[in-house]
Amino acid sequence: MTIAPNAERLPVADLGQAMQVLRDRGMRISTSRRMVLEALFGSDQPLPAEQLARGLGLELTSVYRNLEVLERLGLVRHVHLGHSAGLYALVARDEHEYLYCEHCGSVRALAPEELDPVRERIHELLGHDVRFTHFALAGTCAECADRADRADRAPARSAGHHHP
Amino acid sequence: MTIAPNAERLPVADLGQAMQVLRDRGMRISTSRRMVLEALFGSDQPLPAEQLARGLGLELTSVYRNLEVLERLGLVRHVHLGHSAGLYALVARDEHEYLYCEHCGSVRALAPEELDPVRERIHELLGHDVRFTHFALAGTCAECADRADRADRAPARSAGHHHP
DNA sequence: ATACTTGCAAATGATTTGCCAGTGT
DNA sequence: ACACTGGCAAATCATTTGCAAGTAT
Repeated sequence: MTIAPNAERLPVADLGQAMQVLRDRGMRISTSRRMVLEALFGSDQPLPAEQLARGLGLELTSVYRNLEVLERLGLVRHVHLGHSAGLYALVARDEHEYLYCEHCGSVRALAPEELDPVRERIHELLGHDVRFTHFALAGTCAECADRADRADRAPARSAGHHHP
Repeated sequence: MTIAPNAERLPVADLGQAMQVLRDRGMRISTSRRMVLEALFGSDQPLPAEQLARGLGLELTSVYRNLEVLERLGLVRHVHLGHSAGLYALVARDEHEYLYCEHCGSVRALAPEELDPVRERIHELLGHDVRFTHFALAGTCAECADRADRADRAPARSAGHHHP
């Protein structure tokens, strides 16, 4: 229940440092665990557990268990785009927040500062500290909004649906 | 794949109007469907399907199927607070967006306008139209932020974790 | 030697699907 | 009558758990 004791903002820039964190916390460095870590250090985007398991030839269960440990130590995190499976990444490699378009499925990664003004606005309006790191911001991207707009003002083809 | 054809912003203030929408769309008004609708009109907060089923003595499957129909017609919507089950409500009765505290689980309902400035900010910064209606905004409420703050500056009890 | 880890099977929770009998319109 | 619905069992998807056997330290 205690919230991630330490390791929160340590750099952990490479595999060696990650393994050191593991040792310090008394966790072992098994082959599968190292493989998961290497795969994450080798990817520039968050990956689903299933893809890690398939790609590394590991049992899915084991991947989940390792990700859980790494997440508990603050080395790994995961995001959800809509309802789909969690996507896992190294905290050190992916501090992005995501914009997800519910219409076309497009995903846009944002540097954390990009949403700072938004977070501040919410904090001053409501007193809450929000995080967009666990669930992506969902909505409609500019392109889809345009498309909908165009379709809307086009001559109604089927049963009419007009703005009043 | 087409997005909710019409009924999007009709009032639908009572059971009668909801039933009319169903008729207009060629859907039947079975006993279970009416019961689900009545239960939703009778509640001032979003409910999980399971609670509807239990409360009405209906098969869970049937409740889900009815909610799906009602949602497709734009009469009902659902929200998720974190990972938990969807909470269903009449669009006409609940246009709130939610703030969810991941630490204490508290939920705060917001009138849609309360987040309008936030939505505008995001739109001008990033061009996206975001909705906070499907996934609640997650983060830390003012109380929990305070508590964490206090604990943080209190004399470290166990293994020390200090700000650098 | 002693935990921590794995593999594999089985359980979980939320939601969906198949299928056939039942019923609104 | 006919298409839409309900009941019930079984499937799905992502993730977790139990337990015996394996292995890092």
